[in-house]
Amino acid sequence: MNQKKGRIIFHVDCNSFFASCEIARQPSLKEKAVVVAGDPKERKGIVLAANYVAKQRYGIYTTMTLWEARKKCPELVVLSPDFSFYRKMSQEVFRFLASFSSVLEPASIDEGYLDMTACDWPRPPLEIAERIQKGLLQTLQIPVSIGIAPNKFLAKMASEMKKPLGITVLRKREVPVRLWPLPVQAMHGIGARTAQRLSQMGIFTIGELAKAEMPLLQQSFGVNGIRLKERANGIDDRPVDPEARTKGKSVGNSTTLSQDVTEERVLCDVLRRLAQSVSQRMKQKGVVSVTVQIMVRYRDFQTITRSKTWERPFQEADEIFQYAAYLFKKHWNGSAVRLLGVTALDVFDQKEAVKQLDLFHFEEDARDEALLNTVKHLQKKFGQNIILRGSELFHKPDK
DNA sequence: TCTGGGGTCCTAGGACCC
DNA sequence: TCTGGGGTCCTAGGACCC
Repeated sequence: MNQKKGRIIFHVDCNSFFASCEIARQPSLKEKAVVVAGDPKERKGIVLAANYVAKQRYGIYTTMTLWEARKKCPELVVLSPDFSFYRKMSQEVFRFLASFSSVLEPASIDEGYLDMTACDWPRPPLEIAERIQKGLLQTLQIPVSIGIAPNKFLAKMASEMKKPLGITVLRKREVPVRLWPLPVQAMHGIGARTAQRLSQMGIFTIGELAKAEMPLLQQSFGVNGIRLKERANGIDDRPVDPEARTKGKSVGNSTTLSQDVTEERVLCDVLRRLAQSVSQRMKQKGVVSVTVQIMVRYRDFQTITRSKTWERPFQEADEIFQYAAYLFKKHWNGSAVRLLGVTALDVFDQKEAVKQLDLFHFEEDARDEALLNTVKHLQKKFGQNIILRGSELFHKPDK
């Protein structure tokens, strides 16, 4: 019997990551209630991350308005977000994880998957997980929860089960007991919208989803329906792909303005700033792109995105700004703007771009050559009245 | 005192080509 | 003189996640 060997997948999830980063560089905050939040004067006053003192003692949670959070805890420590610092800390976390398995897939700034199947560590997985957890806490002061399971989905569900500083093993045979009683919203991949649509179909728990009729699910949710049912049954064949993130798909920045703005000049200045920041991050990553996308959110929260693909790869702030401003002027309806965003979509490696650029030039040359041949051919046929001006053909009539 | 900022993935329609 | 079918690229938007 040639049975496929089960995999051992870890999902490592940093607890309250932004808040933990701040406490790592300012340990005196550890026992206090701490949140990272935007400036309410600039209409960004919502909680981005709360440490466990804030969460457990005061019932503060992510996305709560700062105003509400302060009502629950007047002595709350409020810090402004420092995204570049969090990105640096994230790199440190992944560098540490990489020493345990080369099959490592960062899934976001603060979580990642490790495939431990091929690792010949002399210790059982649970002990390795403990070493990872202790190591990250000691060297970086970052608390993590770890899920251990035979696939990514179950590992993710497992890491959610005990926070902070939890380690949870979830075996496939435990799915009926440990997952099926949970409401569908608890499932990774099901949000408010899908949960509502499922409830209209009479499906409220993961167990009900696991046993739901396939044609019904497929009809309502397409391929996603099939996937959801598989996941509910603990099935997930996705590999841990170390490349998945390095070929990062887009680089963008957006900002909510302090107040709604109608002046084109001011909005263009914002676009310029965003373009600069996107360009800087693209250079850090060593990537280029051919597609710019802008996002405009109006006062009433209606949000549009507009994008355009250009011929040549770009990376410079000036080019990005030009493209963004072009899109903005073309599509802005003139009413008050709340948020602006600029994103380089489908980024790819700079080295690839050189190749593409060569190809571009080659094609341009080839085009010219073909054109010249055509001209010669036509001249042979119609005489010298056929002329080439720029890249266009003209027929000069006889006088 | 409404609703941040960073993303990914999927769908669907239209253009365009063969 | 009435129009198929498949493939790919581009664009816009929705759902979801942290």
